[in-house]
Amino acid sequence: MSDKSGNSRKRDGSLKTALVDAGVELLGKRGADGLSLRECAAMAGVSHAAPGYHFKNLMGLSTAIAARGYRLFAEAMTKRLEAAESSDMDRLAAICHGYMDYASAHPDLFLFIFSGQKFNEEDEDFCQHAAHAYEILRTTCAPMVPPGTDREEIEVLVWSLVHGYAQLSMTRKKDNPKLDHSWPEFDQVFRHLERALSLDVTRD
Amino acid sequence: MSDKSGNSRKRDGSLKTALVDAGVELLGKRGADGLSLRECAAMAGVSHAAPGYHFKNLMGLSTAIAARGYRLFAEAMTKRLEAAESSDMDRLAAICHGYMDYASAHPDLFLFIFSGQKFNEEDEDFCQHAAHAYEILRTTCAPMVPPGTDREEIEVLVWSLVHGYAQLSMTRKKDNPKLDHSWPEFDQVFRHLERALSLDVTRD
DNA sequence: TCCCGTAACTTGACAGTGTCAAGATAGGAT
DNA sequence: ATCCTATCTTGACACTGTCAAGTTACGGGA
Repeated sequence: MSDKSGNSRKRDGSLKTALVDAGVELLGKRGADGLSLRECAAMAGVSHAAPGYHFKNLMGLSTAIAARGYRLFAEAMTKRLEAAESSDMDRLAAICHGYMDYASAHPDLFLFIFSGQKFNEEDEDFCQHAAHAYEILRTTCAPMVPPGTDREEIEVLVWSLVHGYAQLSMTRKKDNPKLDHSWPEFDQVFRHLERALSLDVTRD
Repeated sequence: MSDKSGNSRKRDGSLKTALVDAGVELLGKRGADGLSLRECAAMAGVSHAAPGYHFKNLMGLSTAIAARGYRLFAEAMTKRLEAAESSDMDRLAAICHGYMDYASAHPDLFLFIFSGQKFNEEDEDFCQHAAHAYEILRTTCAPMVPPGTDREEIEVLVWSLVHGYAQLSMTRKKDNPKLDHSWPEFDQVFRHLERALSLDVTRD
């Protein structure tokens, strides 16, 4: 598991991805605050200061991990989007399901990128992947925007609902049993939004 | 600022609250991952291991801070609720505004309690305050639940939307300027939910 | 083929952290 | 006045990120 795979020095930046691999693995094992440059280095079979060369500091590694998180995030939505090529509303539901797919397939990564932790906003990869994820949402929401209202209003409406649901679903498990309660499926919650939006587009 | 206020040993647990004060202050200064038992101890004017006596470990202090976060959270909603004693829908809007009040008045605390960080779920204070906050939401949502549908469905719908909006509003500031865009007010987003819920209660 | 410049690490050090064990002390009860 | 115990202190250890300086191996030019 996560072996060093040879002692040779790589000139192709493969250690960089190996360290991100280790970071993701560590994220799932120790949680979001269990990230450690030294432990990632050990997992990749390099010295303790090797990560400091590729990523300037811990935030650099965190940013690289978050960049991968956003990439997988966008891929999850795209996958569902390609499988559903019918109506606009179905496409909207598709990216929402992609959202949920991602949250349940990579819970640690999901919680990590939305944990409020500071990332390096100058990093190209990070910005590109994050912007791409939002671009998917934006283009899918576009047909649902009724004339006369700002598109941001609908984007934020949809994004808030699905993001809030995903976030709450993830953190709910760790809550006190005393405040536990039955949890509705996303589709049940989504149909309220669906009806509100359907009303919007038909009234013009 | 945060002085030791005397060298005497307290038998009333006042150091405990002083340490939480320091923790909240530190949270606003260094961010959610800048919490430090030793620095809180220094702020309160006690030795580095003093916090370890009152809170077993760092998670103990985090949990105490989160408990205060939930208390202020519930208070913010209650305050708005008391100011608006009219219709059920106005009361629902009131707790949403309380939610937003809290997020903008105590952004660090808000991000902290929903950061996915692990807290001590056995802690009484924490569970009590967290449960109380949710209880406010639950009772305010109750009149909006149409007959024949689970109340959790409406609770989660409302909670997801307002929580998602607040969370995204908070983290938006730190995003890349390239993906920046105009951000709608909460009321604009909320009116879609309002209309969906109004439809629900009137159709029976 | 040799060689050498530089990218890719390693080694070592330092300050800071959480956590535990053991000692000290103050303040209320007797 | 004495003791007892909750409350803190002191000291230690292993761990962390980060920097400076040394080392090594790869690739391209001779």
